[in-house]
Amino acid sequence: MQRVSLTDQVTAEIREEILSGRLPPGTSLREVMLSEQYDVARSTVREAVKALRAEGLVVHQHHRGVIVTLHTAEDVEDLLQARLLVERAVAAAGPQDHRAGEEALADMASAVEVEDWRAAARADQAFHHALVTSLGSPRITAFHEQVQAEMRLLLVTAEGRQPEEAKVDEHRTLLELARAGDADRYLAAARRHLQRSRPTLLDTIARRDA
Amino acid sequence: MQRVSLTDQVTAEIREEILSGRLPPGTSLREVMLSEQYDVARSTVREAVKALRAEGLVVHQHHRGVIVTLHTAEDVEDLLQARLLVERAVAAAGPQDHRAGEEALADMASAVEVEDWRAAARADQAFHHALVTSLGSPRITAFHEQVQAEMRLLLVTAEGRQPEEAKVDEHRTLLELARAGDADRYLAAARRHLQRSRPTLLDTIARRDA
DNA sequence: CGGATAGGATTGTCCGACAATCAGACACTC
DNA sequence: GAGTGTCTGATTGTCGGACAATCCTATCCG
Repeated sequence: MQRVSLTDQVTAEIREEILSGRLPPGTSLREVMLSEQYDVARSTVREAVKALRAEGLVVHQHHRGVIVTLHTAEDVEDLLQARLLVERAVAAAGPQDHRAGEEALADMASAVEVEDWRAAARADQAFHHALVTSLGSPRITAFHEQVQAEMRLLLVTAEGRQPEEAKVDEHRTLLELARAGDADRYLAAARRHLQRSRPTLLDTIARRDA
Repeated sequence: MQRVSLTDQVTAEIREEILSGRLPPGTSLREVMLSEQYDVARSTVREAVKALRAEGLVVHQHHRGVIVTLHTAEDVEDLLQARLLVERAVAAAGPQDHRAGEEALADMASAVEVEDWRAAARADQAFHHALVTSLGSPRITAFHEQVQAEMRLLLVTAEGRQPEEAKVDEHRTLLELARAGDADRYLAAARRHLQRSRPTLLDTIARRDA
């Protein structure tokens, strides 16, 4: 009862490898290597990798293969702008039912409690994902997921030190403003939220280049 | 000095076939047929088609192949919402240099003059593309392009009758408001602009389903 | 030391093969 | 006649191998 194609499975596995940090940015993905590792044909790997290319997780150069994307400072600015774009829509959406957001927030709080930063980061993304999903637009959701994935890839190198505690409060504020449908203040808070994450993102790049 | 891969060329050709209407929505793209038509191997076609899947121009079903996407009324709503999302960003961007937008507007006017509706539609898209590009965000631009492509696919079936004349004025208004950096009024005008295109989009779907 | 060059590694594309799966035709039952 | 099961042909999914094009690296030569 295998409902998904092998290619899609391999795509998911490689994506997971990348986003978990086992294949850090800059790693070159050689086709034969992957095909042996997952025990599939090279053509299957090629198709799988092509999907990741569309997601921005790997970059491709003719006759040189693909490497896990090495994001630049410009990419960070672009990603932040894209995130802001989506937040603007969330702000404009008016009051909504944000139960999923609440749950994510609770998860985040308890993860911080036990200092599980990885789980906290996951809850962080789940939180924003929930707010965006409540817009009910598949395409916007997909776009946001893609941006989130790229950011996750960026942060995966800088594991460990995370002042995630402060973020819990920020998120609670966001949630309350969203629930109240206070567009202006929500947007302002979201903007601050993004601004605050910028140094961390830029820092990981600087650190990596050294 | 062939700088682009065969696969990418084929991708572009098929995309063009779809967006020009020669492969209308619902057409099933069989791999052998395409590989003979373009005189390439089946594997090359597969990779090419996979890229179009990521763009939303074709949908894929396991063991049933791909067909040119048949958009639904929900898709229309989603696309409009996505467009609005981008327009919000354009509105918030403040005054910009919109030379490319002006050119597109001029092209559009002269196309309407000689009643070349196809060229007018192209200029229409070029106009919006110019405004979005001025944001300087590659990811937002790419997102917008994708949405535009899907809309173009939607409209390609309903060729001919186009009250594009009225749109020239609308676009001129948009351009002036954008140049002035009048966020609120720009957004309102853009919203009206999108609302006005909705019936046409929905109509093509209704007409096609009959 | 710098530049040409040769070798090996990797990708891009092609081909042919076969199992898995699907759509439609057909026969069968009630 | 409606519904159901089965068969068959067509198409996709995956495989493995093949070869040219291209890139990278290290060696050699001036």
